[in-house]
Amino acid sequence: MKNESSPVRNARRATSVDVARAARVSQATVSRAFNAPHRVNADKRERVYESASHLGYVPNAIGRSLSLQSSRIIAVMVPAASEYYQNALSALARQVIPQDYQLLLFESFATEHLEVVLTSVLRYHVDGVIVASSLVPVVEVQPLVAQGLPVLMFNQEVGSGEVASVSVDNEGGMRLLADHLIETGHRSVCFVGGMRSARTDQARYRGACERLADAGVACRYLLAGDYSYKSGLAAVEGLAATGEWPEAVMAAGDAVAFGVMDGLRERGLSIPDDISVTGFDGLPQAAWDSYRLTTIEQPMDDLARLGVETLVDRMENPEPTTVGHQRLSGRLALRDTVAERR
Amino acid sequence: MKNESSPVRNARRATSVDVARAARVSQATVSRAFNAPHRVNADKRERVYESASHLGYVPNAIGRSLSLQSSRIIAVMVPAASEYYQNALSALARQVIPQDYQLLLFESFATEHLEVVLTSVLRYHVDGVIVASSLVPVVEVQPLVAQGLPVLMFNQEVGSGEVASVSVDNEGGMRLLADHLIETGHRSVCFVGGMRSARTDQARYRGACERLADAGVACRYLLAGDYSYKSGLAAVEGLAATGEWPEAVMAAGDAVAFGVMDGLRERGLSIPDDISVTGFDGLPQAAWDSYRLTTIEQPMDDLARLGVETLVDRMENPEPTTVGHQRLSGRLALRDTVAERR
DNA sequence: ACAACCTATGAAAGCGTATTCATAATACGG
DNA sequence: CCGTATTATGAATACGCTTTCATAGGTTGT
Repeated sequence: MKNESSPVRNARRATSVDVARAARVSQATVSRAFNAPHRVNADKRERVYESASHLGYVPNAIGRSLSLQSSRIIAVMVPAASEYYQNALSALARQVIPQDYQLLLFESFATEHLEVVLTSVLRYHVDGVIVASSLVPVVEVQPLVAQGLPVLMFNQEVGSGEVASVSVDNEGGMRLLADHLIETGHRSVCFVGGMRSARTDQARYRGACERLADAGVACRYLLAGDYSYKSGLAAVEGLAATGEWPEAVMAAGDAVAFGVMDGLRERGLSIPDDISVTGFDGLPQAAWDSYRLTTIEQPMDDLARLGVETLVDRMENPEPTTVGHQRLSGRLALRDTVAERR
Repeated sequence: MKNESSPVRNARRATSVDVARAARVSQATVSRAFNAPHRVNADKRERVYESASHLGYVPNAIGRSLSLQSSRIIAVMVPAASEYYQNALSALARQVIPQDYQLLLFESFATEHLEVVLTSVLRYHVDGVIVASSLVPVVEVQPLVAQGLPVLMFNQEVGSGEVASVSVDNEGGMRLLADHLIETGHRSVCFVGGMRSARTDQARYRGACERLADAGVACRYLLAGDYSYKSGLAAVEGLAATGEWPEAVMAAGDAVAFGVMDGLRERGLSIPDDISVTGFDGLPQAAWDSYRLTTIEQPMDDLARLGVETLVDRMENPEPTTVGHQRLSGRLALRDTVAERR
C-alpha cells in the first residue's frame, strides 16, 4: 500500500491535452469539464476526471491567465521589517483566500528602488495591487494607475481619485486618547512622532493637538525618527534633555511606546505613576503584562477585509461602487499606562 | 509640465507586437532587444526602446513563463500568526530579490486545508516551494515532490532525500543554553515545550536533556500547547501547580519565554534572582529592556540566504550540488535572565 | 573574384488554456 | 413525421512570449 496515486516521477507535467488523449475527448472538453462541468455529459466528465487524477493533472494557471487575461494574483507591497505591516500582511493573506486570489509579495523597504519594484509588478500582470505603507506617496504609484491597474493604499488616506484606500481613523483615534488624558487630569503632554513624512503621523498629531489645545493642555512634538522600539528608547534621551518631564507621552505607534516605556523605567520613572504613556496600533505586545499599554487597536481584520473587497470590486467591475477613502474607527483599549492625576 | 510620459489611459496594455509595429521591426526583434540586446543592431534596438517607453510597454511575465516553462516564482507556505515565521518571511523575501525571483504567498495555517493549498501551489507552476513550518511533515509535501518540484523545508530537519532543508542547530543551541545553566550552578530545570508534534521541539528538548542529565541536573518537561506568549503565561500555572519552583525554566521559544517571565513576575517572583529563564529564536523583543532574555539567536539572514541558494540551485541544475539537511549554528546571546547560583 | 562564413532579421512554431464557431446529434412541438 | 430549438462536442484560434529555422546581406580569406 505504499504506492500512493503518485504519477510518474520527473516526467513532464500533464497538460489538458494529455488528459484529453487519455480520456479520448478533445482538449476543449477537458477544459469544460473543469470550468463548466454542467456543459459536458456525465460519462465523459467522469472519464476526464479519472484520467486527470491518474495523470496527476492540475490545470496550469499560467496558461489560464494568458487565455483569460487575468492572473487572479494581487501584488502586495510591504516594508520588510515592520511588525505592524507583518500583521497587516497576515490579515490580507487571510482575506484574499475566500476570494480565490493569491498574493505576490514585493518588498517596498527601499523607496529608492520603487521604480524597479513597480516595473516588476507590471511585469507579472497582476489583477490588482495593494500598497501597504504610509511612506509611499500616491503619486509614486501613478505608473500603475496609468496602466489601468486597480490600486489600494492600505493604511494611508488618499484624497479620492482613482486610487482606493482604507485606513483606521488616525485623527479620531488620537482624539479618543487625548480625551482620555484630559479626563484623567493630565496637564502637559509630549507627542513622540515616528516620521514626519508618514501621512499617518501628521493625522495622529493633528488629532492629539486639536483636543489638547481645546482643553488648554500643553503639547510638544518630539521626533523619534521612525516607528521602531529603538527610536522610542532613544526619544527618551530627547525628552530628558528638556529638563522637565511631561505628565504624559503620546507615542505615534505602539512600538515607539514600548521603547519609551522601557527608557523611562530605566531612568527610574514609574508608569503610570510618574508618567502616563499611550500608543497606537494595538500590536499584540501591547496586551503583554510587561506593558499593558493603553492604546488604539486597529481593526486589522476588518481593514483587511474591507480593503480586499474594495480592491476586488474595482478589479471585477468596470464601474466600481465604492469611491474615496474608507476609514474605520479604532477601539480605545484602556489598560494600565494612564493614571488619574488629581 | 503636468503631462508625464503617461501612455493612453485604460487602453489595452501594449504587447511586443505593438512595439514591433511602432518600431517597424518584427516581434522577434523586440523580444531579442530585451533579452539579448547584443544580438540586435544598435539602431533598431534604440528604435525598439523608444517605441517601448512611448507605449509604456513592459514585457508580460505570464507569456514569458509559458514560453520558457518557468515562472521565476517561488511559493512560500507560512503560518499566519507566528512572529518567528513573519520574520522568516521577511528574510526570505529579501534573499529572493537578488536572484530575481518573486514570492507567492500561501497561508499554511490550517493543516486540514493542506491538500487544497498544495493543489493551488501546483496550479501556479511555481519553480520551487519553500515550506516554512515545523508542523508540516515532509510526507505531506510528497505531492509536490512527485511532480518534480524542488522543495525546501525551512526550520525543519529532513532526513535527506529529495527534499532540501535548512534550520538552526536546535539541539546544539539548546546544549549551549544547558551548559550555561550548569556552569552558573543551576540544579533543577523545567523545559517548557511548545507542541509535541513540532520537530524542532523534540530536538530542543533532546539537546537540553542530554547535557542536563550528564551533569546530574533534574529536568522536567511541561507542555505549553503552542509557541505563543499566551501559552507561556498559562504554563506558569502548571509550573505553580507542582508545588515547587525550578531554579531555571528553559522555554522552547522566545515567545513562550516572554509569557513565562510575565507569569512569574506576576506571582512576585524576580528574574533571574528567584528563577532563571532562557528562550530560543532570538526574536527582536528578546533584546528589549523589559525582557533582556538570554536566548539562542537564529541567524535568520544566513538561514534565508542558504535556503534560497539551495533551492535555486535545485531549480536551475538538473543535478543539484547540495544534499541532505543544512544546519547553521545559533549564537548564544547572554543577557540578564540567568543568574549565578552559588 | 569567389567560396566560406557570420550577422541580423523575420516567419513560424510552441508553451497550456479558454472560447468561439461550426457541426452533429438529440429533443420537442404541432 | 418534419422542421426547429437545444445540447454536446471537436476544430481552430487567441493570449504574449521565446526560440528555432531559414534567408538575405555582409565580411573575410585566398
